[in-house]
Formats: sequence, C-alpha cells, structure tokens
Amino acid sequence: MEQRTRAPFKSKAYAKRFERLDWGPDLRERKTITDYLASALRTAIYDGQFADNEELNQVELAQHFNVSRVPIREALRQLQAEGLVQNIAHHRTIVSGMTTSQIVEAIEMRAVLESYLLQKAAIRFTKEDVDRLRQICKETDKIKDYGPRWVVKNWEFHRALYARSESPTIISAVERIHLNIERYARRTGSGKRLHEAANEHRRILRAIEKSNFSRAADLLQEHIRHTGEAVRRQREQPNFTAESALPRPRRGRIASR
Amino acid sequence: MEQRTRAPFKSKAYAKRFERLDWGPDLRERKTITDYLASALRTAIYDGQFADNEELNQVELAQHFNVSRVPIREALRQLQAEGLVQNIAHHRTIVSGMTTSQIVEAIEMRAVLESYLLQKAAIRFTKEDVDRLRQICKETDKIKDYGPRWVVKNWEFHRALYARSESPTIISAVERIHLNIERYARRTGSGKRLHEAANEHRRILRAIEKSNFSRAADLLQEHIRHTGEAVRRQREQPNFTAESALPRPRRGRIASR
DNA sequence: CAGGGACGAACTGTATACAGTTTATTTTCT
DNA sequence: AGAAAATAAACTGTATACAGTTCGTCCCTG
Repeated sequence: MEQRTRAPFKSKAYAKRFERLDWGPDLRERKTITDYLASALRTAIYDGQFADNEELNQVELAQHFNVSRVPIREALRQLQAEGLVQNIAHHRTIVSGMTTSQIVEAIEMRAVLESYLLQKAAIRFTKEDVDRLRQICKETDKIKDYGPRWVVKNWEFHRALYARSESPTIISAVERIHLNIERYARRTGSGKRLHEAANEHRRILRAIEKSNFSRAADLLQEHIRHTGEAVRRQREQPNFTAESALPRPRRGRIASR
Repeated sequence: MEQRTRAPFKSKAYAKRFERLDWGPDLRERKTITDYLASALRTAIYDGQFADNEELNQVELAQHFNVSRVPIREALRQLQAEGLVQNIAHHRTIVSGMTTSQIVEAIEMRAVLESYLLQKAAIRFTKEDVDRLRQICKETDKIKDYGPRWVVKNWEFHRALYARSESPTIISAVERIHLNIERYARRTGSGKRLHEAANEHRRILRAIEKSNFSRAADLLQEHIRHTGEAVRRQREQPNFTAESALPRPRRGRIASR
C-alpha cells in the first residue's frame, strides 16, 4: 500500500494557522484526504489558531491544502458534528465559539464524571498506581510555564487517576470534553493557576495515599470546578472580549474553483 | 425562499428501512439534502431499522433517495462523527453496533449525570413542576405496550425532572446518550420492565414530594442502572445473538453511478 | 484440488463542472 | 441624494466524471 503524502501547500492564506500543526505519524497515516483534513483542522482549532466565529472559506481552504472542495466539505461536516464548527446552509461555516455557560457546563460534566471515575477506580488501586501518580506530580513540577507540555502532563495525571476504572468509554468521553474546552481554559492559565493546580493534584494524591477515596473524589471535583470558575471570572470581567471574529468581516475575493 | 421537497424515491432497496420515517416538518424543513439525509439516516438507525454492522452502500442509498453520492457521503461523515456508523476507508461504511460494555458504560454516564441534574434541579422545584411529574406518570400508565409512544413519554418524565436544572448543555448531552442507546434498551423491553419502570418513576416522584432529594437522586440512579443490568443480562445469555449483520454479506450488484 | 497471482467488477474517494443562494455593487427611479 | 430594484460576484450545494482501492473470481501451476 502506497504511503500517501500530501502535496506541498499552494496558498499561503492559512499558512500561519497550520504551521504549528504536528505532522507526526498520526496525521500522516490517515488513509484519506478527508481524514487528514479533519485532523488538521481539529488540531488547529483545539490549538486556538482560529478565533471564535471566524469564517472558514471552502475555496481558501481547498487552495491552501491543494485539494478540491469535496474533502474539505466532508471534513467540515465531521467537525460540525463534533461541535467545533457551525454551518449555516448556503451561507458559511464558522468556528463555533462556546458561550461561557456552555464551557462551564462542560466543565461541570467533567467534574461529575471524573469524580465518579475516580471512585470507581480507587478500590482497585495498587501501590504501583499510586507511585505512578507521585511520579507524574514530580514531573509536572518541572514544567514552569503554561503550554502544551503542561497540558499533556496535567491530563496524564487525570488519566492515571482513572486507569483502574475499567471504563474506557467514559474515559474517552471525558477526554473529548477536555480537548473541547482546553482552548478556553488555556486563556485563563496564568502561572498562579499552574501552581494552584499542582497543589490540588498533590492534595488529591495525599487523600488517595490515606485511602480516603471519597475525599479524593470531592477534592477532584473541586479541582475541576476551579477551572470553570476561572473561566467564568475572566469572562465576566467587563472589559473581557473573547478573541472572536467580527460577525461579517468583508469577504475577500477568491477565484472560484 | 423556495421550499425544497424531495423527489419521490426511485429505488426500493431501502424502502422498508425508511418507511417508518417521520416526514414531519422537522425533517422537511432542512435546507440542504445533506441535512435531510443525515436526519433520515439517523432516525432510521435510532429506530432500529438497521442491524448492527450492516453495510451502507453509497450507491444504493443515492439511488433510494434519488440524489448523487456527494450528499450521501457528507451525511455519512456526520453520522460517523456522531458514532452511529463506522467508516473503513476505501472499503465500506457499517452501522456501528455498540458492544455490551459500551452500552453499559453509556447508561452509567446517564445515571451519574442525570442524578446530578436532578439534585441541581430539585432545589428550584415549584409545586407546578411536581404536578407536571404526576401528570406525566398518569399519562404513562395509559400506554400499555412498549413502543415509540412509551419511549417518548418516559423521556418526558426524565426531562421534566431536570427542567429546573438550568443546564441545557448537560441535558442535551444526556439526551443524546439516551437516543444512542435506546435502540438497544428497547430490545430488552418487555411488559414486565414497563411496569417496573413506572413504579420506579413513582417512587422517585414520592421522594420528591417529601423533599427528600438526595434519596430521589439515588433512586433515579438505580432506576437508570436497571436498564443497564437488563441489557447486560440479556446479552450475557448464551443463546443471545445480537441482531447483527454478518461480517461480509455477499455484495449485491449495483450499477455504479 | 489447494494455493496464489492476475484480472475485473463493484465500490469508495476526489476533482471538476454546474446549479442555486446569498451578498455586494450598480443602476434606476423618485 | 436616498431607497428600491437589477445585476454581478463570490460562495455554497449537488451532480457527474474519473481515479484508486478492495475483493471476488478465474485461471494457472504444482
């Protein structure tokens, strides 16, 4: 089976948006252009490369990726179903920004579900599992600034909490919510919150060490809710303007394809 | 704006599958063929018209709906993202049957989230809300057999429980899970379970009447989990064969379009 | 008659062409 | 000049054409 590699990009309209895109095997191995595009766009959106409500022009995207509009459209449909973009028929597709309450509710769901997962996992914890958590805590401390590396480590801790829950479906549902809201949570991420989060992790760990699992679950729930509060606090500031595109930025002129 | 009405179906290959399809305004009002198709297919799958792992042939579907493959493909992409079908690149798209543990985990999520929603809503309950619940209970009693009408009434009760939760996002997430697993839960639905469920609803109602909300939440959680247990029990019977298509039923001959 | 290419039918995936919709611009009328 | 109507440009949506992949079938070889 021949390895499909995408042709070099033609247009530079979106160059900046996708430059941070990880061209790892995960992306390259996709079998169809549509799959590749869906990944690329999803990654870019999760990465915060697009402002809320920003318009996605099919022709521009097609030119950028040097493909026809068909796979672009299919990829956009997929993202639409995932809730990342919104399509207004015959009109346009925009990056769908979540409202504050949507974000907060999503975080609420995480809090409830993750707390449940922890309780479910806790009764099966082994010494190795706890060691692993300790290890991750230590590693997290080494990361001094808020960036992708910290996000990954942070999530590693959470995943480790649920490793023994024997609930892969719930975990992946939770993980998806996490990915969906991370781009918003990120904007509130200051160094202070970084430190706070690390402390909360450690407190959860301590409760687990003492086999006080219901307390650990409560702490975890609080920990997650703190993110929600941070988002709400930031967004309710009067001078807060979500990084969002204007309703209808004058359309550029792009030759139809 | 001209009202788009679909042309009558050409092919009869899928006629049976879509005959129960509700041609209500909800469906007819869709602006694009793709949107219409996504709804139609989703409804049919939710309705149990397709067996697990059944193959969806783009050409056949296109002929049935008398459209080209493009909107069919886009609709399938959307369903794929929704988890209703699975696409194997260059190969085929199949209706993705959930495994027993996936179903049970989905029900678990419902139990956890709905119980949370109830607790959140309970503190805001008014007398009218409780009356409404009572009313729904009565109406449910009138429906004697397990069918779409019962499912709707049943869900109405659940929704009424969360009406005051002020969490529309969580509610719709839960609703989606419900829709996703209903077709499996249905297969276990005997008259006996019908009665049991009605009783459980009434017990929850009674706890609410006594303002014993945490007990109501617990009862609700149990109530939902019962469905999960029923599914598991049925599927673990040695002679159980999920209504599912064979891995590769000899492909029919369909003229390419 | 079992195993393995080679071929071809039947699909899926992508590009291109065309149709229909929306929005911006120009023209017309008052 | 300003509002309304006509026109044009830019997109989106769908159909058709073509390219590429998979898999069954046939034929060959042993």
